[in-house]
Amino acid sequence: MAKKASVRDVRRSNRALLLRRLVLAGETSRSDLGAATGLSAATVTNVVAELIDEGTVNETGFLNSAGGRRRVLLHVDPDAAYVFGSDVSESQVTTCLFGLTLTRLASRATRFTGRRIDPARVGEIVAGQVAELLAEAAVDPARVLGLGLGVPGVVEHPATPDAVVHADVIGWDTAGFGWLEAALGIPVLVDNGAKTTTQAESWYGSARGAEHAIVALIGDGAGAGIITNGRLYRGASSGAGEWGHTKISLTGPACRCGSFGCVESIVGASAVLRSWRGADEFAGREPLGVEALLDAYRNGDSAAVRALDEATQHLGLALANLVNLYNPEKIIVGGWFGDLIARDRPEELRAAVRRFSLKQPGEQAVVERSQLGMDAVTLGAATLPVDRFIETGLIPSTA
Amino acid sequence: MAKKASVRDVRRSNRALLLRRLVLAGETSRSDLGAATGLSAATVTNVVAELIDEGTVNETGFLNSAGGRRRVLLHVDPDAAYVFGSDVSESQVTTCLFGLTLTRLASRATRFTGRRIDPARVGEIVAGQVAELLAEAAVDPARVLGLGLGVPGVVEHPATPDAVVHADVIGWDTAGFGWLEAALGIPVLVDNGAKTTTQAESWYGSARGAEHAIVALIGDGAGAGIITNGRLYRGASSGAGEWGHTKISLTGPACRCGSFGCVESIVGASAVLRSWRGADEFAGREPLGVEALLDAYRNGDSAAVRALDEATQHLGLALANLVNLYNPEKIIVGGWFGDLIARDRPEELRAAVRRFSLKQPGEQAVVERSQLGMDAVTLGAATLPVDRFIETGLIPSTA
DNA sequence: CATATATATTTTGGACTATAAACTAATGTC
DNA sequence: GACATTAGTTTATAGTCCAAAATATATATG
Repeated sequence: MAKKASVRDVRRSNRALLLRRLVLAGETSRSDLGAATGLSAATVTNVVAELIDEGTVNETGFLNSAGGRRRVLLHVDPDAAYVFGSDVSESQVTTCLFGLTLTRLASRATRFTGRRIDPARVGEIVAGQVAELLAEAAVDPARVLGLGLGVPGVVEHPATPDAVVHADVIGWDTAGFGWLEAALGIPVLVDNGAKTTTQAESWYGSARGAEHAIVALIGDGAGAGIITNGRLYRGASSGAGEWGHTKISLTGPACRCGSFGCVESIVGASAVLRSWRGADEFAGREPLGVEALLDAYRNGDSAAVRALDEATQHLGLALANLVNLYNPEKIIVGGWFGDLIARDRPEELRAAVRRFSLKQPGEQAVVERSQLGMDAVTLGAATLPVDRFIETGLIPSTA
Repeated sequence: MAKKASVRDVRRSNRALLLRRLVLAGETSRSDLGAATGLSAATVTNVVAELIDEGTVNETGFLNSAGGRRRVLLHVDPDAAYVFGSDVSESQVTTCLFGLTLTRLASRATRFTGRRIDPARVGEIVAGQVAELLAEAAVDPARVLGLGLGVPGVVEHPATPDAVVHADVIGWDTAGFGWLEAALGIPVLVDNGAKTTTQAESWYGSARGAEHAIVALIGDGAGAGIITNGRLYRGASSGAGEWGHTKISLTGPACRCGSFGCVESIVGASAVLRSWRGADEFAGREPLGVEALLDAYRNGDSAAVRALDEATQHLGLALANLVNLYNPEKIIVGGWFGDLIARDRPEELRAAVRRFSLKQPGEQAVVERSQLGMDAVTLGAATLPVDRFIETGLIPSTA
């Protein structure tokens, strides 16, 4: 149901509209803001004055005029607030410190020795990294907006600090990070890593400006994020968009999620390698295996050609299901394995998507390569607290 | 992107909130409205006064009190406006006249002799039915909000009068109904039949009150509608939610859409009958065939048991994909064949959905039978103009 | 039956909003 | 230097919700 609205909501919404544009555009002027948002010049003046008073925005010079008063340059003060973004993967935890404009200021990575790391240990590592980065950058903790955490697995209610994380794949059942928030003294927002990457692509990557887009990430596994009406789609309790474990085969191979026929178990790198060699020859060193596969493919090895052709067709089919269900303007293909397919066989992939989707949505969907690299997870995670700041306007110290 | 907001939007949004509740609740009071929406008593008084002035709402008596001033009964005047809803199927066109409260006042149905009816002919039939119903009910055409049209196939931009309809299945390529709007002199809103049914289930059926729900309709074919944040999900250009033609098999049987492995071609009634008998024995009279199948099943016929078991599993898998992607609170299963499965084998279906979906979203999704019958298409179609009236507040004569 | 109590609704006054229109500021052109 | 042009600010106004006070109308109770 829609919620009741009041005049205050109007201001919050328009302030968010302007601040979002200020953050994303980097540098603008009041008249640009008015033209871009449709708000009257008076309102722009009013809201911008508020943002300048707060210290969020600065006037930093003038734009040359071609007849008429010069426009005053506005930009978000990168030191007005700071934010952390963490990428928790199966073998490594990376945390970066960003300014309010989401420029990366510093970074820390910690690799694991064994597998099956538990949530508490991850929390400790992140807390340590945050402390180190704070010291290194000499940042006032009171100016930190929060920490965004991109994790593998399904995350319920990422807006709440004590989000419940289900990640059977790496052995977490239901882990919460509320204690981490208490320990760090800053807000912690948790979300699925594919979703944070999607957020990054939506703010700064190939999905920029798209109202309806899909970001499909294929590595060893497969995940996706869905942008709907310009925003990340999360469903009833945020566990939406779990494309990697939708089924595209009634009989297919077993998946590590316990089921079978999942997209991940058919188009993921290890699955494709297995179908090429018929055995788990490259277990644990899939990137090497994929290099070998691509070499063989380029040399015309018939098994390699068949394996890659099939992988492309199956990926196209799995993406076509998303096209039929979400009718996106754009599909961004990424992840280390997905990126290779999108780079080396873009036309085959496009054709496969069109082939398996309905005519109308299929023709409307543009398939593109991801623009952001592996850093997208931390960047996207960092957008979570920034997004909340933009929407609610909570000043760090009062958050 | 979010749009700019102004104080007027606040009123429009709150007015819509109250009017929607008035339409759906049937009968309420000002204090109920305040409690339900969170709006202050003053605002409720204010907005309700406006609605009464307009003639949309009436005061119709009092509610007995148990100490304190009596509540004044409010309800939407069913004769304040009228609306038509049409169901265009492959063999029949049905149009009903409704009051503003969506009570069915009169109805007309026209069957086709041959197959492949063209859009122009459908428009003519609908126009004739509308004229007859107007005369029969002696309704002032100026008080008609519009006509909602539920059609098979993909509909682009159903909000615009000249929506483009793609319905390969019944031989329409791109048909528009803008001319019908001109001919009738009332707004025409077109949408896919599964989507209008979903809207009906959301307003008056099993999905009532659910913020995130899926309505899956399985007859001879299969279609679905998706409710997200309390509203029907339509994607970039409305062609979203085409579940019936998502693929769940890499090799599966050919589908009438030209592809293969589609949900529709695996769990649709004719597909199941074919898998039971191994041939198209019941083509054109599938309902009879399904009766025979159910009889055989109850008598323990092993082929029938296997066919129905498989159909239930496959339907569960196809629904599980939606569960993973949309994380709904509820799944409503309907359509004449889907309803039989949901009626006769509810537990098997629930188990199959859980089995093929991820743990967290799978446990949250409740599987239920549809409550509305075949009339849901016309009812849902009629909600389209009513919904627009609620949101925009356009009076019929000025629309 | 007078009074107290309870609930529903309306009236009043205040706090906020956006915006149109008038106004000020600063630049380039002729 | 007069004028046109563009940017931004100030002012006046209309519209919004809401808290609080006022009013209306019930039941309960001695």
